[in-house]
Amino acid sequence: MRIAGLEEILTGPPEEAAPLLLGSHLVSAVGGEVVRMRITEVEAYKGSEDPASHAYRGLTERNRSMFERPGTLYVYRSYGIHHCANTSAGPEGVGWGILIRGGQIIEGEHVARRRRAGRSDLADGPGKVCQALGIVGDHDGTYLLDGEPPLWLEHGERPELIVSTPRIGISKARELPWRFVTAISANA
DNA sequence: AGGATGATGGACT
DNA sequence: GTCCATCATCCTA
Repeated sequence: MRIAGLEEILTGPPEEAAPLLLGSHLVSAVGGEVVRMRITEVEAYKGSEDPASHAYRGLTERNRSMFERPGTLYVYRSYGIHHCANTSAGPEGVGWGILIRGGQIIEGEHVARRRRAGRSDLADGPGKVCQALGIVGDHDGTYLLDGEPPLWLEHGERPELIVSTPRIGISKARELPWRFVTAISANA
């Protein structure tokens, strides 16, 4: 059976695309240092239909990247301190996106660890993901499906077990089970 | 192991 | 002025 490509997956609605993104690799070559992360935790945000989405009230300068072609990176500053990364989803012109909340570093761990100030929790949170991969505001708008630096997505092995839960850290639309998680292989 | 809190920038009422 | 799609640290047990 044929495995759908990332572009095909990301063109769909985010609550369907998000779980299919689990197991894929987000690769960074920021600063010439390669860090590869297997995505293990994501959340769907569905634009004008979703009060918790940054795109709920339509296109703005900040959320522009979510309206661009699927696979465009949307980076925003969170609480004035951290950065968080999404990939846009759905057809161009629609403000849907998928927040990359967590992953497992499978290449370039020493680089990630240095960026994380020597800590061992490298990428178990959206702000930590950006720190580990060196993602900053300048990367907003990067197209992730061309396999080119500084950042790109690659197909990975689809996980066997996926759990969905309510989204984390939001105050609106808490009932929607649009957070999707899969286990990371046992290690500390 | 879990709850509270400060840091800090930008979007929005 | 208020509200965050967060993280690290500092408590209380």
